[in-house]
Amino acid sequence: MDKKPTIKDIALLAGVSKGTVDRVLHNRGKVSQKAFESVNSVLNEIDYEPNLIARNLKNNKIYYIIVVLPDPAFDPYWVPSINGIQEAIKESKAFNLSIKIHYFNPDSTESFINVTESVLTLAPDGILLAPLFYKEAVTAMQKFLDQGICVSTFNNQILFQDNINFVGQDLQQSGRVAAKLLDVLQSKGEFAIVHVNEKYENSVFMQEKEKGFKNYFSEKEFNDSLISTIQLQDSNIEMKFNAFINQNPKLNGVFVTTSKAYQIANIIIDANRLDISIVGYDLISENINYLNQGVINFLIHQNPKRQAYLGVMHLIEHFVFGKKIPAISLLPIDIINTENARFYLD
Amino acid sequence: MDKKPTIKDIALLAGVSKGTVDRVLHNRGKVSQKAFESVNSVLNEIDYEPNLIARNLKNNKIYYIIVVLPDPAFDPYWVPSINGIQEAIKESKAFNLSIKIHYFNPDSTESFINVTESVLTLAPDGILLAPLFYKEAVTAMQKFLDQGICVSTFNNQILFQDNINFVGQDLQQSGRVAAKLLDVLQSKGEFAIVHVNEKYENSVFMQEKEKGFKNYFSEKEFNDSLISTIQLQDSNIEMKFNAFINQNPKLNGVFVTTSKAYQIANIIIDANRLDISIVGYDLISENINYLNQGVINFLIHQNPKRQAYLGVMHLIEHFVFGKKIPAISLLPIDIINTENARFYLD
DNA sequence: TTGAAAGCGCTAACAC
DNA sequence: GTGTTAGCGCTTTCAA
Repeated sequence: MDKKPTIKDIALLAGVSKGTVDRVLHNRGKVSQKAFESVNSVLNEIDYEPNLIARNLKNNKIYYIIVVLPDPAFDPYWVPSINGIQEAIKESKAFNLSIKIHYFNPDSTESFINVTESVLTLAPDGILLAPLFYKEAVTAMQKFLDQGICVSTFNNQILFQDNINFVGQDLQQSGRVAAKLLDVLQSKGEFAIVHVNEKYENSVFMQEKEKGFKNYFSEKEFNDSLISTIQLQDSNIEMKFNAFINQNPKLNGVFVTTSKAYQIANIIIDANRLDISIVGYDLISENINYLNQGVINFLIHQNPKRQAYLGVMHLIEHFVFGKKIPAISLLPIDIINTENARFYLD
Repeated sequence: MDKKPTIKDIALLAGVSKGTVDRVLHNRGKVSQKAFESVNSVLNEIDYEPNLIARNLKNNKIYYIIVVLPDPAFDPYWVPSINGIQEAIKESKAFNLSIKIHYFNPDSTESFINVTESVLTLAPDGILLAPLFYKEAVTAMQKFLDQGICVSTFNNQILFQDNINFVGQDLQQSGRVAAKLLDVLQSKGEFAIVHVNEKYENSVFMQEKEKGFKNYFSEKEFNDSLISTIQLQDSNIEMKFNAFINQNPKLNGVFVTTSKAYQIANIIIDANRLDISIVGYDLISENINYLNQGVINFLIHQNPKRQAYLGVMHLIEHFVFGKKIPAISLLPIDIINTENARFYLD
């Protein structure tokens, strides 16, 4: 036989009807011992794979999926995420799906709460969430789960319950990647970890990166690096960081844990301290500019597009094909320099 | 309306039958002016997307796809490619597809010719080919095309005809990536480009990498690097490269254009010249070992798994859904160090 | 407990 | 030219 076996074939071989085969396959019961055995013996002989597509044909339920993420107007980092979602939508337009995006203001926990609350009232089948604020996200997710809504997360992991899926990066490891890069750039290092705009008080992800960065050096043989940590806000960034580099004339490496490496680059240029290497995050255009100018040495790509794409895709495949969503999908930590950047750009 | 419109809906709205709608949608002719206009006006009102899956349900033709690539027994580089193909097979088992892999010996053009000839006699619907040998690949591809077989290529690009699709990397650019990496590792550089086992006389891909590498430095401001090129064979590698580093005491960077960086690393360790940085290709275990030991500084990942995966997937989607195969899919040039390697491993 | 039949969206064969 | 019909693989309903 050249074609894949179908329930029709099985029914024929087992001497029962398609309906009975279906009942056996799905353990729906109401099958006589004899029929059950006869079907099973056929199933053991051949290797049957149900045609997921035909199964879905019948299913004319519309699945509602809502994606909740920061408004890119506040932070361009999220633009690729939206493209990823749109790509997923395009690829699965053959199915009966309604996928909508809801934005919140990444600077406001209130906005996050409002948006999640209003999404809750829409009672979708599934939600993909960028859980920026730890406490608020836990509260929201609990409510979603109580309503029987399937929740997936991306961007940053919330350790909360086993049944929450996550797509993103290992943040601690990405701190180690940054450390290794600065380590090869500056054999003898005096480094600073810079957190810019850590206004999300609940967030832990910058701390994770910091931890990985420090671990790398503390585990290193013959380690003689000096590492300091500095917190900056939009309002004081120039003044405070300028003061810092003046006080640390031997500083030769900076690890910026957010997308704001370009702001640091700016200050370093003005201070004429181009001897300082910078490793930062994210391929936003300001960063790419300074990367090309050689002020930023490496960027780490968090692949927000693929994160969002995979996040929705998992939900879609779960609803449409009944696939299990992987508990955790860790994306690679991409290292970017001037020469390979363009391949990662949207 | 909450559901996507179907031809049935269109037929209803246009006051014709499903058959007529189908004829209009596919320009099959035999439609009266009136019916044509009526259907088209409906189509303009709503946005109809055919359900590709339902379309395919009907199609019970089996598509035969053959993948032709080097036997991994000769070169472990190809192991991930095979996994990529297997993954594609697994994901599309719902369709009537027969996908088989045929191996050739990457050290023998004869073997390549034999395998492509025998594949030709099997008259598959599509072929995915790793065209290692330029001349022989052109000959084979011409024959495939003459027989109406759909040909896609991966790994290395053969500039031959417009209708040949390619999945892989921009090799010249990957040479530039390597150059940039050595450039930051050694501010003042005396570099060697090492081609190991360039026995594929027809192959151009090592030359491409070399070109990119050299271009990077020649375009660089204040360039004072010295670059030499050296060709090695398995038989003479140790002797010849040892002699080379002895003659070049100031050599401080090596770019290995194949997977054989570990062999160079070996020699460099024995010669006690750990001051020399190495950038090479591919995440095979020997290379990863030396990467972790700090002898190899960076590896460039060519993502053979994804190359093969996408190559077959394009063919599958072409046959099953009638999608157009993108002429060229350039994968990112991944930079690998000790800290991010594990995310790229199979 | 079981088989028969209808139907998901689309295509193709066949009458009229 | 055009409508009808059967059928792809599977699920679900209904009658037996």
